[in-house]
Amino acid sequence: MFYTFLMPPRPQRTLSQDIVPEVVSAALYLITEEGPEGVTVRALARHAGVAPMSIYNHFGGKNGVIDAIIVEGFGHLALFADTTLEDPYENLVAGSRAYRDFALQYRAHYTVMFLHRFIDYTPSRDTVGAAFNGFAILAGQVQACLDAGYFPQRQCVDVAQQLWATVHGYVALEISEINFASDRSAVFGDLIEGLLAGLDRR
Amino acid sequence: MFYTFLMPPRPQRTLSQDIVPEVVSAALYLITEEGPEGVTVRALARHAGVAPMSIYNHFGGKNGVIDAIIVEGFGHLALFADTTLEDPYENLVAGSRAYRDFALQYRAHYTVMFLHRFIDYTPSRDTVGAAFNGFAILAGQVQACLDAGYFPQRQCVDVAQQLWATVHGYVALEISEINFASDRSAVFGDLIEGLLAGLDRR
DNA sequence: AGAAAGTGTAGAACACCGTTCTATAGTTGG
DNA sequence: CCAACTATAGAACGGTGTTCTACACTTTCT
Repeated sequence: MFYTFLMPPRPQRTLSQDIVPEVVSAALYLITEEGPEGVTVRALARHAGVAPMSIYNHFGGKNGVIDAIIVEGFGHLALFADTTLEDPYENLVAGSRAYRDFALQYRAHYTVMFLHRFIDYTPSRDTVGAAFNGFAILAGQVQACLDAGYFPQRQCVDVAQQLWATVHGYVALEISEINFASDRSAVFGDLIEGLLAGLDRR
Repeated sequence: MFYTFLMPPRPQRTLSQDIVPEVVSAALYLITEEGPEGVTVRALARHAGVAPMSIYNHFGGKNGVIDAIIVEGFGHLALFADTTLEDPYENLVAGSRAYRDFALQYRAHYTVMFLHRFIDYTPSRDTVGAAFNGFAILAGQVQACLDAGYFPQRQCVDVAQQLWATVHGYVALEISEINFASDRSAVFGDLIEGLLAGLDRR
């Protein structure tokens, strides 16, 4: 009764505005430590210090947490990969390196975005929009190259698909620890420059 | 008592030698129809017409079924990708196309092998051996190119990793229905030829 | 032919999962 | 200070992988 002002400031139940970031943070922790299958509603609630019901009140269920992570991931990816170098060709190389940097730095996000399929998960409208925005950034960088005369006789969407597939494939195997390259970063750079040079041959 | 010889030949319980192929077949069906998460011990037993306990008696559990599919998949992949054209460069192109053909034709196998991680699954000794054998085939084809003077200044393992990453990335996005290319097969061929030409530039 | 050994089956049980529902208790705004 | 809101605890439902037990069918040996 007397020393109430010395009590910890945290109330007996989590504040509403703290629940969403706490749960997302817990999800990323669980993915990193136990893999995507470690993300369960009960484990999320336990690690976030909230009640399981909060997952449903604030996210509409487990898949809502997945959606939040994917949208957040595409936000980070856009910040990384939307490079603005003058030379469009060098910009494409820089963007590819930035994509890999994002994937390695935000492995949990990248896993949820591209490497793991959760049960009964179907992306929300926001998630689809964020994904299309990401592909649009890549397509814009490729189009700038086409406008500058690179990649003759090729369509923008095809080159974008080829580059994305290559970068994703390398990163996917790297994150899955299936990589035997002598120098992972150098071999990646060599791969991108080799691919772009090959697609630009005339 | 009298017409016993007219009874259906199938005994009341599944013959031992039929259980393994029946269960593997049921697993591939479930992956194709319902995705990897549709593979449950009870569903496997139901579709294979066996008792759930048979999964444990013959495979040691659900992960044993996964192992069997992966080993079978690497066997098929070896048959596809171990091409033997005279020109080592053209052989690498043919092998890459065969890899994609395998992935598209055996989507369930490919999904289990490279696209989905099952809970608590760790590959058996046989599975690891089959995987290394697969990478060895690719490395051998690359080495033949190096011996013939292709890909100067490059290491065999690096080129193999680059080519595998590219092929896997394209196929992974294609199977995941994330492919915007105008002509999927042609764009894939163009990708491989472009990459190899780029890695071979001097 | 008949008994013994081997093995596939059925079913219950355990702890876990996502999800829904209820009643309670803490927080906040009028 | 009371009413509206909302986070919480807990039970409940049908699923999951896995283990165990009792039983019935096959096969094999004598």
